[in-house]
Amino acid sequence: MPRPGRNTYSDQKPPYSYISLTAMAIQSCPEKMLPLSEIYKFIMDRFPYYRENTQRWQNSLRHNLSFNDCFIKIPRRPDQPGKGSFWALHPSCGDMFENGSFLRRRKRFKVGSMQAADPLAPSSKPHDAAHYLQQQAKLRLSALHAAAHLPQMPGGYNLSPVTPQSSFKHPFAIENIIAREYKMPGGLAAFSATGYPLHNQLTPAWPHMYGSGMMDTAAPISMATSDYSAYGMPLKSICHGGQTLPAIPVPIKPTPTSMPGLPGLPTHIPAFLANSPQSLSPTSPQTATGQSSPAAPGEALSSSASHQSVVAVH
DNA sequence: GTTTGTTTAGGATCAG
DNA sequence: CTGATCCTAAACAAAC
Repeated sequence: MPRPGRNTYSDQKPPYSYISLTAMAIQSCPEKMLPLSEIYKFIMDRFPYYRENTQRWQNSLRHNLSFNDCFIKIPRRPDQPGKGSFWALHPSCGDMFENGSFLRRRKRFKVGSMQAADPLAPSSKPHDAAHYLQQQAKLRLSALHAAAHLPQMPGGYNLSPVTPQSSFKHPFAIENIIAREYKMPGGLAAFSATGYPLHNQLTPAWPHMYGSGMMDTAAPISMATSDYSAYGMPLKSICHGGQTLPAIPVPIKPTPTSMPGLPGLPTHIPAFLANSPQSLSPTSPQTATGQSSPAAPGEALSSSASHQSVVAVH
């Protein structure tokens, strides 16, 4: 089994599970939702290993998408023709990350289980979650536009009191993982809006990107390209060459109290958005988490909702 | 016909 | 050892 610790995964299987990879892809996208094909692209772009045997892993990945509750399907809008739906992470699966690390799953995610105390409705209803995400996406879009026009809000036009509180930036955290590849040459890709949602949680959540000042790797928003997919997303920037992606993954962790009524503006997001580009490939011989399991690397998303096992609750 | 999505099934590995 | 988690394969149905 491939273990982290090599220079790259060019020829080895990445230590991430499909769930992790999928989560990375989804979170790398500002809209926080991607169609299947984009998820494939993301993975193939980043991990050469997956440029082969596509039939095999893609089948597994699809299986994971539909089998795990942490992934929710968001229907395409009528005006957004295309195949398949968008896939997003369940709003409640965020806290299943272990410090945001994609190398290790903290706990499985099952709708309806855990977070019993979480008012978060979606947890009990996939539809709600999907709806919520759509709303969020829309808001993101709006926020993005606003940000685009208001490049630098002094104090931060933050809609939410988000602060880079994330003291801990796990090297395997999605932010890092993705950030590493997406060092935008010239800026944050902006994304259009062709219809689909954009930042909402993000904008406010990424003060360092949109206005708080610390955008080192990320530059000001700029319409990167004109390659928008049919979904209204900049394919190029998002899933290609990974050169123009803004991609700052944000653990979709709506905090237990932020969604009840689809407030649209999650209050805080564990902004452990690191800028440190580094870890797509775990370089240390040891799995960052100190884990040694040769093949247990990747799971960070706690999602894999249980397998066939009858998961508790439900 | 191809892609997407759902299900079922079996094997392997890891943690408790 | 057992249960949880992951991976892979495969059959099917539905949508494009």
